[in-house]
Amino acid sequence: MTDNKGTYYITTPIYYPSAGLHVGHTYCTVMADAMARFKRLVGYDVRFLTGTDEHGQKIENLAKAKGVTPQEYVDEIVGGIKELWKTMEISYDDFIRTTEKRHITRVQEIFLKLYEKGDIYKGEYEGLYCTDCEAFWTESQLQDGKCPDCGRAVHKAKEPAYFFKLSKYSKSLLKLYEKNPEFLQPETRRNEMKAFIGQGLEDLCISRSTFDWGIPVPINENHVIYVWLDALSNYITALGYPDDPELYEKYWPANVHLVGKEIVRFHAIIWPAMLMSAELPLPKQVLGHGWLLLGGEKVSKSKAAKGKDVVDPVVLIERYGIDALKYFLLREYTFGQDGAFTNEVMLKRMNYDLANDLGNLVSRTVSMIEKYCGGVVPQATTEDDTDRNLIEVALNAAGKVEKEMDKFAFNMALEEIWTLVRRANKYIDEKAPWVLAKDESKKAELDTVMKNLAESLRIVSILIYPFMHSTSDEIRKQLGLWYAPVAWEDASQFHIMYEEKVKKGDPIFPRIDIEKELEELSAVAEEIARKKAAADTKDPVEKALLESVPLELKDEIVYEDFDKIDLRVGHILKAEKHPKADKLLVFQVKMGTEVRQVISGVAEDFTPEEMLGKKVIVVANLKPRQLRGLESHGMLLFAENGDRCEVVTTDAPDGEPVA
RNA sequence: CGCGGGGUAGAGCAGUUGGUAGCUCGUCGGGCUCAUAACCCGGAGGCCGUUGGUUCAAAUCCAGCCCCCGCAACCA
Repeated sequence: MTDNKGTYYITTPIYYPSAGLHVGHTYCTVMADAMARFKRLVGYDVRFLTGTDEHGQKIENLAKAKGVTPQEYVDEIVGGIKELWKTMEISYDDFIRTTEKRHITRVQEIFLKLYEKGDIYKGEYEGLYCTDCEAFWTESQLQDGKCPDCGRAVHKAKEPAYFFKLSKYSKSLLKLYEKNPEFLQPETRRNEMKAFIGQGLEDLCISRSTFDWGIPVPINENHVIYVWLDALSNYITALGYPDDPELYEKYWPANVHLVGKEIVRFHAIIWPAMLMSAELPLPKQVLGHGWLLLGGEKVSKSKAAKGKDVVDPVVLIERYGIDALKYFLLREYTFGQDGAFTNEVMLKRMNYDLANDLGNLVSRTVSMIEKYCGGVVPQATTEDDTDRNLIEVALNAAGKVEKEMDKFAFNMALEEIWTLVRRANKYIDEKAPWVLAKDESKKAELDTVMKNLAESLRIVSILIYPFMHSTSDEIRKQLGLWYAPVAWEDASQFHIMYEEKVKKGDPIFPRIDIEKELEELSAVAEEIARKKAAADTKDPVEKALLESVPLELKDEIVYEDFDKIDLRVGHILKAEKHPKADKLLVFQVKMGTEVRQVISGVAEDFTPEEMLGKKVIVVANLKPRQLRGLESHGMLLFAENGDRCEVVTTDAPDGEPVA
């Protein structure tokens, strides 16, 4: 770790655990994680907070539908979310749940603080109410004017509620944006907020009495605190405010609240207003990122033909690894803007940048050092313009990455790193080491080339560390640098390696067969969609159909094949054990006019007595066959039932054909 | 006239203190053989949505128009 540059407090939104998370959710957390890791690496004392927002009517209803308590319901989903963050190697320092005691008591204190300030008053909330769901909806939430949950009609209703005097802070907020344009980025969001405030802020309803799943209002047990006062407070309750202020005093105000563009409003208007009311410092910055557009959006026919996209991060991680997914999310999209997510665009990124450029560079470099230098990083004793150019690009990279990271331009930061990767690939071509290797007198130059490549990759391994630490470790392992901790300032030094033993490993990013992979992903997506539909439907037949998995069968036959088999109804006149076999029973079967001998291997499942008189179905035109000395003229049909057999039987008259 | 964003090469995007239009992929041609059929070089392909204005000079500034998208008080 480098010298301490101060504290850095970064947060993600707290997620609402009403369902599993998809790639879009992970996008935000991956960005926060990369920034947290970057800041740690360059020497900040970082605190990275994420969590879950677990109260509200919706959770209460979902839990009821599932027949569990709200707490049980959220416990399960939050468990899954934490598991996901573990899989994604999210390096959060704290995970706050709004149902935790530490949060609940502190939110109540904050409520009281605003109340004492005179910013909370009792009024009446009027909204569109669905009696069956016991829920208020906003105009925009309705579907065809009906309740989005049950589809029934809604009506205007009123209930007593507490309000926060948001309107009081309109001017202070506008002044905040004016004086500190960096408070809210990107600019387009700021303009949106200014305009929004310009339309006139209404006071914010902060309590409800129509449901119970929430934090009780401390001055009135009939009400629970409603959404934002509860949720937004997490950023300081997690730091112990107000009763255990050690962390709070160290890390507050937050450097960055990273949020999706749809909740910028709450973070840039309600949250600062709350803090102003409580007379607490404001966060330094709210950043609104864009969305990944999943499916739906204007899918062109060519894309549709390629099949559906998989958006379950766990599936993607299983197939490509967490580093590839993180790289893709951070490299492909411009912060603040929406971007289309498709499997094709993802796989291309992974192949072109990771497999072809970086992976191949590592591979060819390590191979050549093994081949030309006995696997030991040599010293550089020569230097020409080409060498100097490579070194310059390598040494400038760290500064450029820092500059882009300051702007949260993850895509540009990675682009800067790849400028070095591409430069190194080009360097190999320019230097053509395989030519140098053929000329004994060029040995010094060859060594220089290998050394410069090793150093360049060493620098790359440092630069990518915040984004892909496992890949960084693997590269360093192959370069023989396993012993050296990753230190950011080493990215600004060129000649520091000395006689490391390199070791070629498996490709760090295997090349993907995109066509084939798209087809497989498409199949996976359909499978997921079917399972989801099956879980959602209540019709048992439809559920069965959706869950139906094709049987593994023998080769298909045509009707004519089947028609060759003559099945007949018969009944057993006589049954006895085969004298020379333990497993065989010998039957005399009457089929209409004919009686014949049929032998079956069911002595372990039936006694002769059990079989006597049974109606059976006989494969009547089967070629006769000797079984332990006795001739069998046909076969009886049995069905397997686990280890046992069941007789296939019928009530139809003897001798009749079966088809 | 609710607010906001956007229209740049076949696709996806970058590009505002105005000055020869750039990147990735695709495409065409060439090079190399160390490497994961990867890597490197070159070519073709754009009246920068449209109309008008400011200017010596406009993708960039201003105005009008057309088209797409987001938001509108619990979707990251």
